Amino acid sequence: MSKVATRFAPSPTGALHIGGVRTALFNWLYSKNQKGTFHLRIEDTDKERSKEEHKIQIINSLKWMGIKHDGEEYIQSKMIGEHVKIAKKLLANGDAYKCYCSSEEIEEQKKRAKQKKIPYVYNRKWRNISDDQAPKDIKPVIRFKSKIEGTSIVKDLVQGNVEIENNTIEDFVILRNDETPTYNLSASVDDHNMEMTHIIRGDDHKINTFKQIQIYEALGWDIPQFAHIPLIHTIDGKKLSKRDNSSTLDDYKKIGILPESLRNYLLRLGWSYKDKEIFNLDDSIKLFNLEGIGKSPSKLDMSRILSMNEYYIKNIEENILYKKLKEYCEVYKDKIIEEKENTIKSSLIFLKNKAKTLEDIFNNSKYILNDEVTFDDNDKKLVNDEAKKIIHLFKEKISKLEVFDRENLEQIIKGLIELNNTNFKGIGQPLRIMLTGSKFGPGIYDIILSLGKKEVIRRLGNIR
RNA sequence: GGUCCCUUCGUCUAUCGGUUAGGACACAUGGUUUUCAUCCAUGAAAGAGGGGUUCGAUUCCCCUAGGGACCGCCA
Repeated sequence: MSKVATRFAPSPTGALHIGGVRTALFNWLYSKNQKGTFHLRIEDTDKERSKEEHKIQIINSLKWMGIKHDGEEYIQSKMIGEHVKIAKKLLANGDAYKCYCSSEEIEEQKKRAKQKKIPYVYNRKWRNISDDQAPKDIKPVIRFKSKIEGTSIVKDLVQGNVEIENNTIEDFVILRNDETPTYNLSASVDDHNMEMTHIIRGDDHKINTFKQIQIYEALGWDIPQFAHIPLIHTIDGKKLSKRDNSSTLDDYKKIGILPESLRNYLLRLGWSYKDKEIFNLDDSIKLFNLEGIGKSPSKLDMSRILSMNEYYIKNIEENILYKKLKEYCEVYKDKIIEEKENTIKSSLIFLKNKAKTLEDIFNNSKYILNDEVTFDDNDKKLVNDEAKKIIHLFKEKISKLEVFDRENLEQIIKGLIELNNTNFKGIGQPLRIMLTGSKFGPGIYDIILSLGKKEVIRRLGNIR
């Protein structure tokens, strides 16, 4: 048995969405699990719609997810010559034929079929007409001579045996009248040339498999194994499309989702291993298999992505988390200035505990990042005269502090609570508002300590 | 319309003929707490429907219903 080789073959006609990313992930994981190789093929033969920007987006998306392909990117458009050659060979061998129907004629047939509500299948008109009867003014397409009788079975590694009546597969076009190959031909030839052993792809390609296998058979090639994974649906059960919100990786990146959480989430979407939920990279590679893939489509659930992200934010090493936060802020928010770096870094331990995303951490850090506190009018009202008096006392007490630590602060606050016959909220809330401009936020001691004595006194100076 | 596929808590799923149908997210309640959270505990929540096969079906088979994919000289 030859070494496992898988591939991901997107077409750069649009941004790669999360469903495609999952397909890539499954292919990559499977190949790594089997100690094989994983390849990237860019199917850019649709010149009209293929865009360089999409290709870049696809490559960057995979890179961000940590999905690395072995070898060079395989650019399909460079191989068109090969595809044409094979089409000609199929023609010469009698496995394909020239069809002289005009596109108008085909359109007409389709329209009629639709009106009569009968299924349209190309009528194989030119399958048995010899070439010398061909009209001179029409450039032919080449169609594959598809099986007419009997049934075909694909042993799908996910779907099981899939059986179909051969006559429902039409004589599909393999070479257009402009001499360019079509998808099923190109994909088959490339997969063969790239020596793919396993084709793991979306369910939407299932019917194509029957066409592609016939090409393999006609050429006497080894047929790879197929695994068709169910598609991802939106939360309301519809097919995920490029127009959907939150469908490209960038949609997740910009709210501060970590690639490892998305990877873990995507892995568990339509695949499972016992009751295990958290899979680090090593686990993923070690445990991934095709048997664990379910047969039914699954829905995208944002709250699960968020919760997975929360887990990774809390469990990832802080240095790494800081690095990620820094990069994130630089791209999507404001750059963290150098003099704030250490404060943020050392505050991460409590900042991250209130966060589901990097964006949350950024928001929680705002009181450190911005020296000027901005107040909400309603919040400001909470700092009444009584509170001002206490804050003033607090300020005086801490200015005299020699050791500015939690223990001493606790003593001071405890004392003030007693002295003023109030509770913790009576002093904690106005303090928090004065220092951060918000009623919510990290613990008050964390805020005070992270800001430092000088800055706390400065901010409390705003009191009037 | 034709072909193919799918169907367990709201969601992702476990179960490979015998379970009080398990876990996770979300949700609810309670506790801890210094606000918001975290954390901990508890709770509610599922085999689409109908037939078979079997001593016994969520599990195997059939039908119905619902959902999805494909039906391009796109990929």
